Amino acid sequence: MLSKGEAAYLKAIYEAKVEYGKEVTSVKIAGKLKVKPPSALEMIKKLSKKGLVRYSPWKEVEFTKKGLKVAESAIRKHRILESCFVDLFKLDRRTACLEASKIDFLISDELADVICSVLNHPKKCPHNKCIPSSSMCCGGVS
Amino acid sequence: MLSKGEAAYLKAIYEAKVEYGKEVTSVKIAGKLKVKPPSALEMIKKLSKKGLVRYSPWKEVEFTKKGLKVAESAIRKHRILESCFVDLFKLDRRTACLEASKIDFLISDELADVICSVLNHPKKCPHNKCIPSSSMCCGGVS
DNA sequence: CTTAAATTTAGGCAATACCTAAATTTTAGG
DNA sequence: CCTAAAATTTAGGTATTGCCTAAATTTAAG
Repeated sequence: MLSKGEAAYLKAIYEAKVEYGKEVTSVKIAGKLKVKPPSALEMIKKLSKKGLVRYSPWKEVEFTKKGLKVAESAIRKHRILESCFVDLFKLDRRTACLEASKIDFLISDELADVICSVLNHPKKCPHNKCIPSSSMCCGGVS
Repeated sequence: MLSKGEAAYLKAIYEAKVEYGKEVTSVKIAGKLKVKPPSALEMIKKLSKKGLVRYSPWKEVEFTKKGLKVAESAIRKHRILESCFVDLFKLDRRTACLEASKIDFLISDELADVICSVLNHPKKCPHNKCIPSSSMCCGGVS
């Protein structure tokens, strides 16, 4: 299970790196998450020790295969929740994002999948970003 | 904002005391939450310092007016989420309870209220326990 | 090649929440 | 009533999470 911080960092790395293709360094992540560089570095080391990212001093941060999967799952949960809050509960996007951020790291993959099904397997979140798919929640076109 | 622990203790005290009318002592709460008595006592002191319960050694724990409201809100969030998970997402009651417990202390009163509205202001949770009402979410019969 | 900027290391702090062992208070038996 | 056992509280510790400042190190620019 990821802690709140671990999930936040994985999501930030994913967005910066995978979505925007930027070179990710501990300092950039620090900026994105509004913490000081040593705080970000500490977490990146922790993620590295857990086998989720590769890191060595003065180099870029990279996901491991496992880390990418975990990050995708974290992003997926966040965006599924956002979609749920906007589509089902009629929250505005900003509130939906805030509420989702508070809980996305705690819900199970299974819950994310059932919400996804109820929402008819949306491809995009309310911010029009892609929702990573789940192997357990195909939602393929029939 | 309540921590996970604070919310858990308030809910446990509420269920024991308000619902079942039992005398609540730190040791009984410890049993209910499966922690050792000193752990429960420490939290009860913390809640007392926050003005949510009244407590003195060898006496019963009692809610303050404010504490009762906060406990009701905590219970309400848990049961609304359970109802949501069962009614909307078709989880079984046990899973719904587990998932709800992971996040109920984090969601806002406002989110609980909008979910409550979507569910048509249920009076009971899936375990048939009463869902405390919210002053902001009347749901009165029209 | 030297100095300024960026990054990392070292060491600390605060909050959360649990525990064991020892002291204290209550309660029950004689 | 008084002692011994049981219940409860106090004292002091541990682990985790996640942030920070200040100092050292490495890189990069003039």
